[in-house]
Amino acid sequence: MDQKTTRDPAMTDVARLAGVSHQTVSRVLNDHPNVREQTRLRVRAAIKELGYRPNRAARALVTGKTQLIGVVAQNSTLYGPASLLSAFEEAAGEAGFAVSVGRVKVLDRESIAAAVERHRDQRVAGIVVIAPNSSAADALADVPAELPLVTVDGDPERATPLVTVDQGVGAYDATTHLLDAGHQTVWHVSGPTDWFDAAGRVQGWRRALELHDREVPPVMAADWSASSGYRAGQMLARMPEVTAVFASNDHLALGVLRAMHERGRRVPHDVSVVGFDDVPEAAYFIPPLTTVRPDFAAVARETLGLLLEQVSEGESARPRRTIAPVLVQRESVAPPA
Amino acid sequence: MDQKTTRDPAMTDVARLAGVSHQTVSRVLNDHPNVREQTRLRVRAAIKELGYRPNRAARALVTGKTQLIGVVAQNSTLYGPASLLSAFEEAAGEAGFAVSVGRVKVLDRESIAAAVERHRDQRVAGIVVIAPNSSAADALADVPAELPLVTVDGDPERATPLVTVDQGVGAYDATTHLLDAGHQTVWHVSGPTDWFDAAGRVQGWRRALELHDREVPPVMAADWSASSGYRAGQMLARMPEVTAVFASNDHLALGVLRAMHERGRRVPHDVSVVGFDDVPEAAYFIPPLTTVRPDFAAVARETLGLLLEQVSEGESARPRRTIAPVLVQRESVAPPA
DNA sequence: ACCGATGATGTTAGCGATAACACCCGTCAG
DNA sequence: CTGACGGGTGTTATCGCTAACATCATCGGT
Repeated sequence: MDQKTTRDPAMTDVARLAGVSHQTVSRVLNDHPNVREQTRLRVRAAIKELGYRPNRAARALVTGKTQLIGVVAQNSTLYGPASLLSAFEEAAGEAGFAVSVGRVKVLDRESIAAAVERHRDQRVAGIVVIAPNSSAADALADVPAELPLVTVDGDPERATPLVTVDQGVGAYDATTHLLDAGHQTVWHVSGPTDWFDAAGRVQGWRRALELHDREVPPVMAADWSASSGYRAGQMLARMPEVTAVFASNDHLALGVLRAMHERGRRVPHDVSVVGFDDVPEAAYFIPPLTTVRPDFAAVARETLGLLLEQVSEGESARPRRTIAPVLVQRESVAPPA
Repeated sequence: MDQKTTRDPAMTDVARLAGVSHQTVSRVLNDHPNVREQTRLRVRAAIKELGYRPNRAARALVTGKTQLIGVVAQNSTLYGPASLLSAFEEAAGEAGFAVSVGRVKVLDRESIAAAVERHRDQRVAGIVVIAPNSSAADALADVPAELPLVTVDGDPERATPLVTVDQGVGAYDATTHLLDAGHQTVWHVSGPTDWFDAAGRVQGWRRALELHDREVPPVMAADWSASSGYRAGQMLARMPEVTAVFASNDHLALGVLRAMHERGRRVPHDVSVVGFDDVPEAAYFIPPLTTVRPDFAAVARETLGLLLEQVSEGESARPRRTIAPVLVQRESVAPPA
């Protein structure tokens, strides 16, 4: 009578319709071998007819496991983290896992610990933490060892399973590309120094210069914003000896481009610039930006793989994966004047 | 003995330690009134001592409700949707809800229906669909009426509860701002025509021109990319009568800026440009971009509010909320030469 | 001093699945 | 012919919680 009150069909309803016990329905659902083919078909038909959908809460209650993965990420729209998250959600979805995202305003120990706790409340099967700076990495010490955990963009020195873009290689390639174009040396506008990504890029840049026996100019420290890139660019633009700049991300590069433009220094004629990230609009900067493209989808896949290994096997043998980025050449690099 | 096997404490463990029944523990947890203060404190102490955390699966099983909200969003890093999502996750987290994100590669009916089904499998309390174009909006017809649903950036003509930025007002303000600067008329580079956001902005732009009795130039249709903005810009740059352009988002505007630059048309001296979104780097375009800033956090809050109203009260009285954006003036607008 | 109302607590019965075990029935080796 | 074996199925217990009802003391009103 009352349509609203009729509850969703449960396993016993399917069993009754198919003329079997609910346990047999459960067996069909979980692909147990010992079910006669004919029975299996009958149960499948009943499931379909009733529009039955298994109750995950009930399953989770008895098995003690969920199909949920928790992700802790900063509440920012920085291109890198956002791309990573999006790619991870897609990968996890395809593998049949739901992803619960816990956003954190600042990457301090307390906030991250709280987000991790919320995920544990939900009894997630595992956790992914996008922990790009040291305070975030420190917070991971609080995570209990029995909870499967993978860190992305985290501390390379730490023992936790980690997936990350190979910042060093990307920065090395970018710098070498500028040297190959004929520049004496390359200046660097760095991201925040407590970010591992930024630190890795600084190292790759320095290694490239040292390997080619070039002078290593002082690092221009900035945050990730176009605004700070602009400020760094204003200083660089005033120094005539600066002919090549490697910026730690594309938005910093954008700020540098604007500073150069305002100062009348043409890019790439007077100064060459390389960025990092390959944001979609980088090809439409003035001029189109040569940059380094990380493969976020690959990072996401590896992250999921590493996590699922831990979920099923306990411990993983190779707890570290690095994804090499690719240099994308556009029009912001030229030989020095 | 075996530490690994010791299971998490359950309600009965807390009850035993506190010397009460498990039901009393449940009452304390759910803030039922009829519990003596002293008992309450004793239970709280026991909870803390054991590190007890309620099992959500068990609760969901008996109540038939979860504290999970499903979000369906496209797998893109477009600034608007990404900001919205991030803001929503934060708002929901603060309200004690977990957010499960289902990413969809393309916004067609089938993909969205599948994503909604996955969320229903999880027995989410409600669903938010970021449905910015008509195919996405069509897919919502498949969502069963009893499932609380809020659409964001969806079809204004449809009856589903909807929260959206007031595109019309934003576009109207942008256009009027250009007219007020002295321009005869304003050209428009539009986003994809099947997106409601884009359509709303076209309408606002047209309304402003008509209200001021100006000629309405043909719409330059594009997608959201800097690349397509560049192509549209190349055409506009060739027409000397074009002195003011309103682009449907900041990346389109970026493409327009580059096209103008290449053609030797100075912004804002020869041509004024206004964008939409206020992406963080817009202040560092060449020149800094005047644009329209939507309040994504407000959209997120309203969305959550509308959804929770439906969850608790069944139906909502005011199923439509619109958030007015704000014009941000920078340096890309000037009187015509 | 008795009664019903009220507050504080305990007891019992599920929610919907899986796990463990029991059972029935053929088949096949001895 | 019999008993061990194993495939196919059913029965029962259980996960951790909340809902509903039961119980018992306390208390104010007549």
